[in-house]
Amino acid sequence: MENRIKIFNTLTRQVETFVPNVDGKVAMYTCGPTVYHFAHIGNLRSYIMEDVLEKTLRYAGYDVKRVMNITDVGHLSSDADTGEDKMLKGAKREHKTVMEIARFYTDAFFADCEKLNIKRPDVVEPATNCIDEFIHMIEVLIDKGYAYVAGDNVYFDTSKLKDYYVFSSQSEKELMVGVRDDVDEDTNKRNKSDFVLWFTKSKFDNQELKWDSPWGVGYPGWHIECSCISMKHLGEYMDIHCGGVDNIFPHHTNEIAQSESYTGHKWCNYWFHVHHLNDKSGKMSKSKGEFLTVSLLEEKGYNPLVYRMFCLQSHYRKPLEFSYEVMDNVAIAYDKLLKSVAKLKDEGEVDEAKFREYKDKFLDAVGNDMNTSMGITVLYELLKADMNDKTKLALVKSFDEVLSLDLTKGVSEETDSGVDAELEKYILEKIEERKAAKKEKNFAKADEIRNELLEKGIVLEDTREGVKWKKA
RNA sequence: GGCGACAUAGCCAAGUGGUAAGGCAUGGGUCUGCAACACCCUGAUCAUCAGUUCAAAUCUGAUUGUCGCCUCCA
Repeated sequence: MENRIKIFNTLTRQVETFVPNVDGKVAMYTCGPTVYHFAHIGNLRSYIMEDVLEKTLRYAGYDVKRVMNITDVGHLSSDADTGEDKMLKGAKREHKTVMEIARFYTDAFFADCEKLNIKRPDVVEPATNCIDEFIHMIEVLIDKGYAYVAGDNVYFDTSKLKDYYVFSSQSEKELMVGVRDDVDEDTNKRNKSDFVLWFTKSKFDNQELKWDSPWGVGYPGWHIECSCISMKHLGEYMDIHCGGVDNIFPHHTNEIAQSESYTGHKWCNYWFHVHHLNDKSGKMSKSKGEFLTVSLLEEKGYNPLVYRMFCLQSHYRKPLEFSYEVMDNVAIAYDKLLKSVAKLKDEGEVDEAKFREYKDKFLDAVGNDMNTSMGITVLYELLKADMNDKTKLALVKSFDEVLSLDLTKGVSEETDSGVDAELEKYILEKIEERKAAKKEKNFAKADEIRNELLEKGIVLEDTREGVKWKKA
């Protein structure tokens, strides 16, 4: 098939035409969440943009298989956390195990994704399901001479590679060890950039999850899981690997080191990295500033899809600054968008030529390194364009396969406004009463009725189609 | 200290060599008893400096600013 999708490849640092290993098929992998806490909306930005990438590929006609890991092993029982982890503490108080915590936050993660219309990947695999695979890969790496045992841990020897720093022109000499306060230098390592494949000596004494291994009871290093899980489901050749920019080094760098040493050949051709969501003070994090979750946005009255649109209006390779001011902007824009879609009449015949023309236009926008902002512009153009409603509606539905903003849902939900039948009956009576008053030009009474309803939290609007009401 | 990204109107943002899309807000108007809705009109020479070119927001160099990564944070 024709390859017309372009994406920025971190490996080459340029926008390239995407060509999969197998024509028409895409093997795609996403670094999933570490499930020790709720995801904040910055985490979710990555998943939204990766979702758009997946859907764009499908929209272009590719058969996509997407795999995601769930990191449910690692630092779960660390007490070094900053004390912000109230849910974990709460769970501990309730005598929950780490696995229960993992399950809870895995579910919470996918619940958030659902609210944001993020499709669940075809395969979701928790790390703790694949311990045997990890051990096997580590054994092979030791056999091949890429790994060594020191101080009861297994390390990957980065000096065995010609080009360890595949993503940048960094050098080991310039690497600073322990830039972060909470990281100590590990004296077992032969090279500064070596990393752990298997721990038996943890700095977290109370590590709850442990497995038997040829090197003693312990647990896997962080990077091994993505290599193994992706190969388990996608084989030794992959097309696209996604994640947040902070994963570039060391996580993805190490994944490549292990995977390619293990297989002996090139592993993944395209690396897709989403930039961070910032707040005024910089990178959003769980321990700093307001802990912004999807639920919090909902509490503040925002439809989660407004946040999705907020992300789509920007570009994934640009840092994006979150603010309620912009959210308010987008909320209004989203509302107007839904309204103008709702006005479209589902009548007539779809104009196939126009349909194809705009579908192409949209794909060219979104397929050009995920220019989602341009995609939304095509949507606006479409709504203003000279064509019948049926065609417009068909196109809006089509675009929404990628945008996933529930653009056509708003139409039918108009009637369900969340008030009980009794109140609704009362409102309808009042509207009739007001109508009569207006007919008699008794505007004082009409306004009085409107104010009365307003006090009950009901807003009246006189539209061209008649009186409409909604909850304030 | 090293590596990297980004810098366009009040805000979000497109643009990858030929004289600045779109959205929200603002202001003006049409409509309607008023309000709201809807619709129409309304705005920037692109961080700074220098260079390449007939021509630069778009290429090159320097400067400034913001942000990120440098071992488990998307």
